[in-house]
Amino acid sequence: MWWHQRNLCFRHPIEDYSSGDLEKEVATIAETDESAGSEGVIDSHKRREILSRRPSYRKILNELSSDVPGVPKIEEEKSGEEGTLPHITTMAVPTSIYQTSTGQYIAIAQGGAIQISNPGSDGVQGLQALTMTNSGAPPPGATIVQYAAQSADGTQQFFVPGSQVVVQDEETELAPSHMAATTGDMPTYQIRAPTTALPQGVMMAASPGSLHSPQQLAEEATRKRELRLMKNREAAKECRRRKKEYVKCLESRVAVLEVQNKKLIEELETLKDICSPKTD
DNA sequence: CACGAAAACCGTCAGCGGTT
DNA sequence: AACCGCTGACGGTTTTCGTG
Repeated sequence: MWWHQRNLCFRHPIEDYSSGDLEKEVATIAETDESAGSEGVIDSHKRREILSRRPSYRKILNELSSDVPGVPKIEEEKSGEEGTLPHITTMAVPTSIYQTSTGQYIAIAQGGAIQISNPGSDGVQGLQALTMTNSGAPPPGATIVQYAAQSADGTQQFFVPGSQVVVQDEETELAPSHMAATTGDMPTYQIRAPTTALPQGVMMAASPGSLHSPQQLAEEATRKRELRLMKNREAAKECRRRKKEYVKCLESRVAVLEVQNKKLIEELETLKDICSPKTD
């Protein structure tokens, strides 16, 4: 049922409301209803073919957005692996570039300088300061990485070279993310050599060396799986976000159509009165 | 306030279509 | 064929809300 409606919506983008072309819109709606009614005629194979072509929410919403002014479009994702990192153009040649779970890019220059850039922001504004300390409390071999989390949830995951992992400190990890955001507490991360079991969401960067032993192969398989799960996790989040946006868009359209329907009914009644005056 | 139901959210898996 | 992204389905967890 859901896909049925979705496909209808996709195949029959309703015209621009701002044009005020009500006749066109009503015709479109009528056409939609008609096609819905004739669906029973389609043989099962064809129907399955149609229903299986599931346009993404981004496509659907962009269709709607192009018709309805004021509805923001979902930007087309640039293929992240295209190699050109946005907003990192004038820095020293980095030795490593990593991407966080929230899409930010972290570049570690040869001098140890670290830059974070947001793909969604413009130019230098996307860069965030990041401080590193190696002295004091941290356990041997650990590097404290602190930065001001920009995202609301404040959770970040890093890729770090040299078979190291980034682990969020327990204090900030356990505290509710919104508290950290509102109190200004900076989440603290440690770069460590991986222990036996990786915490959820923490990935180990693959060293580009060759993998020989069964243990290494198993680790590689595990790493690939973790990477796939992480990507799918993010994809699921994004998919749900689009779906919610899509549903909101539909709801707003329902509200608009109800108002217009009401106006049309009133207009029809007025015309009826004009065309058939009382004979009394 | 305690409790249970409902709603919302999340991670994972499976399957599909598109791309290389 | 392998890989990848998208999304429905499922089950678990968390949050919200109504009731006693």
